[in-house]
Amino acid sequence: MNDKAADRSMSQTVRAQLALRDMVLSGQLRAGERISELQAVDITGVSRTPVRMALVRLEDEGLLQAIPSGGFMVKAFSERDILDSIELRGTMEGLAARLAAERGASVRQLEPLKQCLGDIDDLVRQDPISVDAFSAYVALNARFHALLNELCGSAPVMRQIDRVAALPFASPSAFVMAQSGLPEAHQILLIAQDHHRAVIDAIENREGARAEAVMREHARLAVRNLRLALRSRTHLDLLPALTLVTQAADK
Amino acid sequence: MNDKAADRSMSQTVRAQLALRDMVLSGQLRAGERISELQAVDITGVSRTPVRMALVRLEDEGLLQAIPSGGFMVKAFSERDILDSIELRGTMEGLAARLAAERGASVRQLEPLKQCLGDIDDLVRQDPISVDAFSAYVALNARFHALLNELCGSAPVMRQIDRVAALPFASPSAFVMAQSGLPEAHQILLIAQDHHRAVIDAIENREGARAEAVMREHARLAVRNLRLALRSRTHLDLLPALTLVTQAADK
DNA sequence: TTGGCGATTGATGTATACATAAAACCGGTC
DNA sequence: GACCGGTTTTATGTATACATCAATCGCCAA
Repeated sequence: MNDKAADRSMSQTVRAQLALRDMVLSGQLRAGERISELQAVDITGVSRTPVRMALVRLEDEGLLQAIPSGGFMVKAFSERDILDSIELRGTMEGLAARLAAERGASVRQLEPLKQCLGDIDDLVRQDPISVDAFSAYVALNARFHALLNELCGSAPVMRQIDRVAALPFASPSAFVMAQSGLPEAHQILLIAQDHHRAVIDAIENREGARAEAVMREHARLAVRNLRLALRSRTHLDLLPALTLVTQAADK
Repeated sequence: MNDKAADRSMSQTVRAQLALRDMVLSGQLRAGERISELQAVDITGVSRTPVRMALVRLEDEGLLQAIPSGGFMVKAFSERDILDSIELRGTMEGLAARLAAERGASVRQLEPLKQCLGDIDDLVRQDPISVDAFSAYVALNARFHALLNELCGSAPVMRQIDRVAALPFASPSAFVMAQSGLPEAHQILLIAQDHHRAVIDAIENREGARAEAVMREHARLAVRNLRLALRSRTHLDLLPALTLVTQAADK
């Protein structure tokens, strides 16, 4: 897709990683399918060494699964795997928020977070929210979560959060776009933003348990988004990595 | 150390990984120190390709840190990083336990866990606990935690738990051996075992919140173990990866 | 002495040839 | 027709040569 400027400046490894990831997420490589290195070479146009590196990285991300005898296959996810991954993210973001609250956050640290909060407010205030506004929300939401996670000041915690959120359906705003056309969409965004406000309030007041609970419930909005999008069956193409979901999870 | 049988059957990549990991954990490679691929080739005796693979894997484990311009260095941990990693494990084991409780565990699933519980009981019952018994406890404890985590039935959750527990000081029984000689040791083991009993009871009765809370507190015993071992300064050599801990965490 | 700039060194990134092991295939036999 | 053994194929594992980029060192000038 975006091969123009990218192909020139990036390393072969990254290029291969992006190309393969795209093919996995778009379903061109199906769940359970084996990806041989040679095949990946054909796809990406780079040699085996960076291809191999890219495959290892993608296994790390959670998109591929190592085959015991060697090589990789596209990982298959059950519907519950997705829900569990969301719950996992909520749990870890909850931990980060609790730590931030317990340890205290300075005004200086909270300032950019409140700024971001205000920016999102401006977005969700408009009554019919445009598609562009949904896109902008996704970006601002990602920023808000990143800033929030930083607040705990713990590198190990942040690292783990990043690792679960690397899964395409576990990221903070994974299913926002998919339900953007639905009537419930605006209301859900308002609720999500209220969670944002609540967690900052909790952190300011050093209410660890509350901060944690808010973030857990916040993540569960993603579950609601997913269910809505699946039921209405509109914009199913906007759902990330749907092709990776199999009926029977064959691990 | 165990180069005899190992060197023959394993792949070069695994061999390099083990050798480098040993050198990091034993402090022969110090925190913050860069490990060049050529240097690693000299150390391990294998060529650059498997060395490179091993370095990537070790970064994954969390022992190494990628340098933006390329290459790797030994990661430095602050004391709080260690405490946070333990809290992280507790939080995720808590999640697993809660899910197990909420979803219910069959008698068939609980049976091996209770068997393991009984085995540990037999160990901690003896009054002066021998050093061998401490070693046996470490093994049984690892098994108990593994079985417990399986109970949630969620591959993503189990995967993440394994990833945090891969850190040498975040594993379930990281600091058990280090405090084995102290007078408080026996008592702590009894408490830990009571946690084990409590979490199974909670899961059987579908008490999700209780199961979660127990596992969180259970992990904090590791913090106590660590503090005890540090204060008494006996068996400091049994503390894993102490050389990776720096006064000022320079990330 | 210090600051900047160019050459040299040494690092990683990449491609590819070779070694080896797994898997597929095919023929024969029971 | 199904199973078993050997052969062929195809996969990954490994080593190494080459390309490229960053960093360092040393020299020169201000």
